Amino acid sequence: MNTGSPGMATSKRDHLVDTALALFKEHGFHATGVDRILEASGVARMTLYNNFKSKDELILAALRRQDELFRNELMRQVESREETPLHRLLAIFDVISEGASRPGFCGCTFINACAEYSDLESPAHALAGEHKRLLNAYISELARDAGAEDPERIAQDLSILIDGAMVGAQVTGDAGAVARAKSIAETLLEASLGAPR
Amino acid sequence: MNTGSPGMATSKRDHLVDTALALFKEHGFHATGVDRILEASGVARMTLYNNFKSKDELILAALRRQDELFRNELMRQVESREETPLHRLLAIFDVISEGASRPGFCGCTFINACAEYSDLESPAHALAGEHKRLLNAYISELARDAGAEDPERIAQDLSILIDGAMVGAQVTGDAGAVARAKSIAETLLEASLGAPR
DNA sequence: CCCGGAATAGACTGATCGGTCTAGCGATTT
DNA sequence: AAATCGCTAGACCGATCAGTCTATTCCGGG
Repeated sequence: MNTGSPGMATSKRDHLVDTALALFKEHGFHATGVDRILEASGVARMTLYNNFKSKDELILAALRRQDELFRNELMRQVESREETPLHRLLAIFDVISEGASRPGFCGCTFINACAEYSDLESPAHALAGEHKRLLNAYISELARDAGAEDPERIAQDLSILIDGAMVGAQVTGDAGAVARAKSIAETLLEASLGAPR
Repeated sequence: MNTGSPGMATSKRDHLVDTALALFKEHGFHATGVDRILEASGVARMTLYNNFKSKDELILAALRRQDELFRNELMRQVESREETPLHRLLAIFDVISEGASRPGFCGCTFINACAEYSDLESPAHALAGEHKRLLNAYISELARDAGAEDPERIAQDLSILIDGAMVGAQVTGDAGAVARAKSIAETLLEASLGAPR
């Protein structure tokens, strides 16, 4: 029986999602076979198919987990580091830079998902769009709190910088692009809000 | 016998690369089977394996073709549209915007390749790095001709914007991000070189 | 203590994967 | 006319794919 707290999924299910997410990140979605996930998780085949209708459903669950993990951790870090909305906008790049510097960084999981599922209607691609939209909303909120005239425009601009930074770090294996992106963001915010401090 | 002009590869080989490239762009590398390429190209199985040692080699050939096509077309368009280096830097975004607006646009093929081949040592990933490096060199050259103090920094900044723009267009299916990226580029170039025109 | 649900190992399916091999066709060259 | 070449169709290989089924074991609650 499920002994977890109310609303908490079975431990086996969580473990499956975590393992699958790690493998999907490193090797991609098509290249990661069900057998590999089972071997890495040490879970029986039927346990997977009792918890998920198909591999595709497991992929979606893994993407939802990644969205939750990434956004939660980003907001937590950003808010613990800086107090003012303006500095928090810039702190986003510091958090991402540290993530991109960690060994095993494989770029943005959602960008990678769109690479493998190009169809805009594909559930995986749609989920990636939703993730970017939610991240954009967070940035927009910070920009609004910072007194920006057009927080939506700021959010879109910073989103472009973030995506470009993650791709730059992924392709070169060096997080230097994230630092450059932050510098550009400083220029943009300065132009919109006046010099920070 | 090969009746083409000197240095020209067999027509069948070219056709194979073109077909494979189109399929890789749309469906990805792992998801595109050899059978699909053969069916789409109407070429016999052994013709593929007489021209390429393996599917991996065909993938590399397709990526090399894409690098050649993309950079050649970009430079051709940019140079036919604008005369001054500064305006040419900005024209890059117009050309990319048009590409991203075309139906069937699936993002940057090299970013997508890095998504499927995360290992930095992987030939496909390395080729993507080389492509970005060559594009960066072109931008740097334009920036130098435009009289930039630090053309390398400009090139890296514009590269981040380009990558971010392509990802934005890919995820949302809307080329609006490319226009925003151009606007950011204008701001950056203005700050480095003074107002254009 | 015993029952029921969850998890297990592992055989099994049909399809597809990348890649090899063979036999023959058609045109070109000598 | 014979030999050579690129190309063809299609059988075939072992491996792997996602997914199903069965039979067994484990464990917590009544």
